[in-house]
Amino acid sequence: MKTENRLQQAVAQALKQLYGADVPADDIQVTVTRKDQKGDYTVVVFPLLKISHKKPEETGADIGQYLIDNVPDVAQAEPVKGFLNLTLSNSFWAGVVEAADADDDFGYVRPSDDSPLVMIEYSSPNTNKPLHLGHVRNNLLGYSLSRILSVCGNKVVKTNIVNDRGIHICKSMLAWKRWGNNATPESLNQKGDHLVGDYYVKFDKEYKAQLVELQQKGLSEEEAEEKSPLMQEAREMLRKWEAEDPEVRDLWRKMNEWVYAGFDETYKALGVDFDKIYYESDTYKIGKGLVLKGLEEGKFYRRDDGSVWADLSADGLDEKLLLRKDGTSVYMTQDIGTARLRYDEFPIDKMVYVVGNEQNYHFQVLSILLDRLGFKWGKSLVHFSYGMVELPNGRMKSREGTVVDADDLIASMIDTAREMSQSVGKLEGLSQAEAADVHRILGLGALKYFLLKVDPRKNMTFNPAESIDFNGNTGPFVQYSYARTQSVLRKAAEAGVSVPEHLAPEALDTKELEVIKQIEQLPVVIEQAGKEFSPALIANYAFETAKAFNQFYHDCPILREEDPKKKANRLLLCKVVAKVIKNALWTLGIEVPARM
RNA sequence: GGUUCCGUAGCUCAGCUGGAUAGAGCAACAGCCUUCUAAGCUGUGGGUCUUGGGUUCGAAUCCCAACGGGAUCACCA
Repeated sequence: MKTENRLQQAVAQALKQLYGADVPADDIQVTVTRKDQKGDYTVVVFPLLKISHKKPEETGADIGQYLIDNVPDVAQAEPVKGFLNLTLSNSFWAGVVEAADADDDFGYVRPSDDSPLVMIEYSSPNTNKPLHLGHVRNNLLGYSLSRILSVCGNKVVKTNIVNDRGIHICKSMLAWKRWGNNATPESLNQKGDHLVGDYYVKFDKEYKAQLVELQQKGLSEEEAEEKSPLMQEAREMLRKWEAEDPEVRDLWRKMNEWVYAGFDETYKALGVDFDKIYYESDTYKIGKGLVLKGLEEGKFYRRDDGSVWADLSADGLDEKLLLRKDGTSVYMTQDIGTARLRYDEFPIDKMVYVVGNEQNYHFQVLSILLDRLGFKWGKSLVHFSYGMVELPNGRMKSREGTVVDADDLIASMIDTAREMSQSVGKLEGLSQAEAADVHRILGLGALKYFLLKVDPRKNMTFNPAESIDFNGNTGPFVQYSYARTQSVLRKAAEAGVSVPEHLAPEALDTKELEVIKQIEQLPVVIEQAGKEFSPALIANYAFETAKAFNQFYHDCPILREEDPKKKANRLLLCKVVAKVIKNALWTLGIEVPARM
């Protein structure tokens, strides 16, 4: 049990013994003591004055004495104003370290057979353009969340719904047919997603030019959009696609394959993966049946023009279109269909959608609709909503050409890591392949940490210059701390010094205790991160731990320590800190280098 | 206009289930490498927590209002 909870219970007992009051243990406020105060844990006694009918200090002293007498781990208790600062015994702290050392899964709660099943949808790209910075944030958040939930006692299924149909794909296809000259990824030596994306841009450019031309001839903007031959041709292509025209379908399949090959490379580079991929072309028709069934059951209604709507005014929302007057599906209908398909395949207890905050309204509606249609998890679905990624010079927009391409970004992060690493020159002696792997780990660590450390809800500024600064609150700083632990352990092994299994409590002093207190928090932080869906919480914890270790490293010699007990203690601490950093970063999808 | 998210140091952000003197990093300045990785460590300066009310022993945190910013309110996805 967590230390905090144990102390809560002990205080509850104290209140019963001392004042005859029954207070639920959960209501007792116990927190980690502030850094500037003496003590490890603090009981807030202000709320207890009503029970004790005594002054704050006296109440604190009463409870403190009780805890010292009855809880072996409590060594000291010092009331300060309305706070009771508790100091725990060294042997207690030694136990914390030994328990962490003995457990490779320290901090984790692995799922069991009866754990709830969480499905988490993320990435969800369109097949008409390569992944960009916004997708990177999505992918990293989604993947990290899946890992966090999986070590908080959940079975997790990662899923991706690929938007592989619609007018936008037709635009790329049309442009390729017109101006492509049978180019292939091989012939151009280009990633397939970039190739297809280029033709999408090409279409847009030609289309815009056409609009200008038509408007000069006196058409209004809307008329021009309607009359544009290019757009008409694209729409015709979509109609053919829907009618399963073999030629259009063949081209569609071919170009999508190029895109998927490209995406796979990007996903691999980012280190993310999926358990199950759905394609909208497979699911978009399923929702229609569900909506029609709902219509029969009176859950939805049909308008005079034949379109089908849901009335959500009872839930404080508007009316929402579900089927167009020509009977075709809209986005919402497809999401309902996808939900059906998934639910048939997996016994989902909870569904998490990692999608940008521009779709908050959509998911509010989806939740209500799924609930109406009888999905168990509909009401409690989680839209893990995240804000936009901006650039220092303003919002990123693909049509303004300031979009940051995911592949370029990854490559430049790794390049920068290499340059910085080479200028420091610590990797001499490693083979080229080994060094390259370290550069990859560092470059991606920098990127991932930078994007994960901030509250997902907030719009954030991606500052390329700052992200590649390896100082401060960054991934490489945390990784550096890990590399230092490995260096110490390596040197110890070379010198034939073994890491002990037990700590000597009597040889612990404040410096060691600070590090141990940090170690103790890992399970607490991970549990909290699982509850709040917050990778940022773990990132910031990892940074705090790294900082604590660096300070310790600086102040206290480990291998050069003369006192054998202290030396042994510190060596074991070093080993456990390494595990803590590694386990924390793992939940963020960040790797650790043995040296850097 | 309706709904919703955000507003904390010059910059980027923690802290938000109410608790002690509001914290980091960057940037600036001053120190520390014959010693386990200086990609580090130490110190200094920097704040009416957007504003105004309310709730109470206590508010950056909860409630209300205003101001400022983002998103959304499509027979797009």
